[in-house]
This record gives sequence, C-alpha cells and structure tokens, in this order.
Amino acid sequence: MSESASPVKFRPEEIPAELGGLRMTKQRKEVYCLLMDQRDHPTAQDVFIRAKERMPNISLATVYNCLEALVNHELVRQVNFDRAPSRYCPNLEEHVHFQDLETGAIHDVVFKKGININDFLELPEGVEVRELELTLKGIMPSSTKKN
Amino acid sequence: MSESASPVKFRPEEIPAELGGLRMTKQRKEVYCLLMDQRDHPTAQDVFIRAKERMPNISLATVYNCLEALVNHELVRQVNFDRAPSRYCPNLEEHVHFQDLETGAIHDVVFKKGININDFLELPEGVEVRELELTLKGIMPSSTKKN
DNA sequence: AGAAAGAATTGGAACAATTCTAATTAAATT
DNA sequence: AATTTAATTAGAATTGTTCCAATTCTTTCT
Repeated sequence: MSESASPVKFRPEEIPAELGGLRMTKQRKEVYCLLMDQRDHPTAQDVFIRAKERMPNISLATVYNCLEALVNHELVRQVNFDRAPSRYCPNLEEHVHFQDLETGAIHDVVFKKGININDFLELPEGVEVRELELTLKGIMPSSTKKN
Repeated sequence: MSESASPVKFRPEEIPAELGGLRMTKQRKEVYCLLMDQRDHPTAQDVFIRAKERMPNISLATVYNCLEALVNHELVRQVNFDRAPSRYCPNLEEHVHFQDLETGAIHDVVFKKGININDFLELPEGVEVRELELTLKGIMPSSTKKN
C-alpha cells in the first residue's frame, strides 16, 4: 500500500515535450506534475484548484481535457468509486484501490506476486479480460495508517 | 457466469408484504419482480421503461426510490462500471461483473471456491475490508456467449 | 369504522459531474 | 511569415441522480 509523496518535486520544465506519444503542453505538464507530486488521488476539481496556484488562468475544461488526454495515453489512471467524482492516479503499476472509510484516503494495493486472474475468478474458457477495476472500502488500523 | 432468465415468472402478488425488513409496496414489488425476472443488469431508466408496461403511472423518482430502498435492504445490488449509469442486480451471491465489450452485456462471475481476499491481494495487516467491487471488461468468445 | 399519523409516491425543480461548443490562442508545418 | 492544425478557454448544455412539496396510501389508534 502506498500514499507516499514523492521525495523529488516534479517540475513542468523537466517534462519532455512529448510523453507516450502525447504532446505535453504547458497545461498538461502542470497537471501531470501535480499528479506525480501529490499522489493522493485527487478529483478533477482538486486538480483544478491545485493547478490554479501556479497557473491562475487554467480552466476546468482544460483540466478535464488534460486528464482525458493523459488517461488515453496511459500516463495516468482514472479511478472510480461508485458514482463519486472520478479520481486520478499516476501509478502505472498494476494495482487496485482501497478507500479508508474513516479518513476517505485512497491507498494503492497490489496483487500478490505471480497471481493470475484465473487463479481467483471462475472465468469461462477463452474470455479475454481487457480491463479490470477493483475497489475496496474498509477500515485501516491506525497503526498501519502512519506508514 | 450467468445471464439466465429465470424459468419462473416472478409475480408481484406472490411477493410478501415485507422482505428483509422492507415494506414491499406495490411499486417496490413491481421493481423487484422485474429485476428478478429479467436479470440483465438494467439501469434505472431501463427499469422505469419496463415498470411502466404494467404500471403506467409509476414515476422515475419512484423507481429511484425503490431501487435505493432495495439496495439499502440488501435485496438488490447496485453495479457501477466507470461513471456509466448504475445498473441493478438481484443476485445476492458474492460475485463480480464482466462486461462484454462487443455486446455490452454484463455477466456475473464468481470467485474460485474457497478463495480469500488475502490470497490474491497484498493487503496490510489488520485491514478490514467492508466492501469490494470488481468489474471486468473484455471479449467473450462467441461459443461461450450462447450458453 | 373513522381520525390521525406516518410512509411512500409523484412531477418537477435542482444539482453536480462531465461534455460540448464556438471563439481564441498557441504551436507546428509549409 | 503565412497557413494549417491542435489546444485552451468560458460558458452553455447534457446527463444521471437527488431533492422538494404536495398528494395519496397504509397503518395505527381510538
């Protein structure tokens, strides 16, 4: 599980002009850095508010556009809990999400090493899984929270 | 995996006046029967359209109210795929959902017998999982579809 | 049974997240 | 430098859902 803020600050000027086939504009760099920097699964609104600190003229539409572009180019993942506002996550490792019902914080959880989807699901022969989204909600013991 | 229409028709008049602590009104019976009858994971809109066939005066608000009541009393499960309209499912067995990307159809998938969440996820010690939602998207071989 | 209280239903308004639109600005290509 | 193409912007529109106040149904109480 991880909620670690990165020790290095990501700076827009260090982001290459293109990333994963996506042209990185000023706004996209900003949004991307901010996600990399504060990996707390913000909503589009959260991103908007944070982005405005450094780019006061950025619009919410642009934030949505940037997030969509980043998601489409698989630089960022979109995370949905029920029908709550989507959240965004720059962790590209395969993982799932756990929401602490007490704090609302979202944590990344990984699969056991070597585990395969057919090891735990009764999928019919030949089914090809293209996307998997697993979300958990529950209670974290406070001891674990600190880490 | 199942998408089986039940062989018996569920009739509102056969539903008891109370179910799982929920007073079953005329509308709730209708909504519940319709879900039990056609287990294809309809949206609230779908339910509304179907319900109107037998109850032309039912309102969309009532359908939402009924579905909410049924979900709260755990007679029905709410299923979310990304931010698409919620769908409703009367299958109370523990299961997850697979959407066929070709047809849009949603199928129920069960866990392997005896599998435990800690068998496939790297959850920190002491975390108590209260809710789990797993959704899959992919392609079903047409041979499998027929069944 | 009739009155009173409580709950559910209804239609429409309100809401919140997201998407769309048309105009402007910025970047890339010629 | 001119032209084409793409991205950004503000605001309007859309969509699924929830809220609201009025009415209708049930249930409970005399």
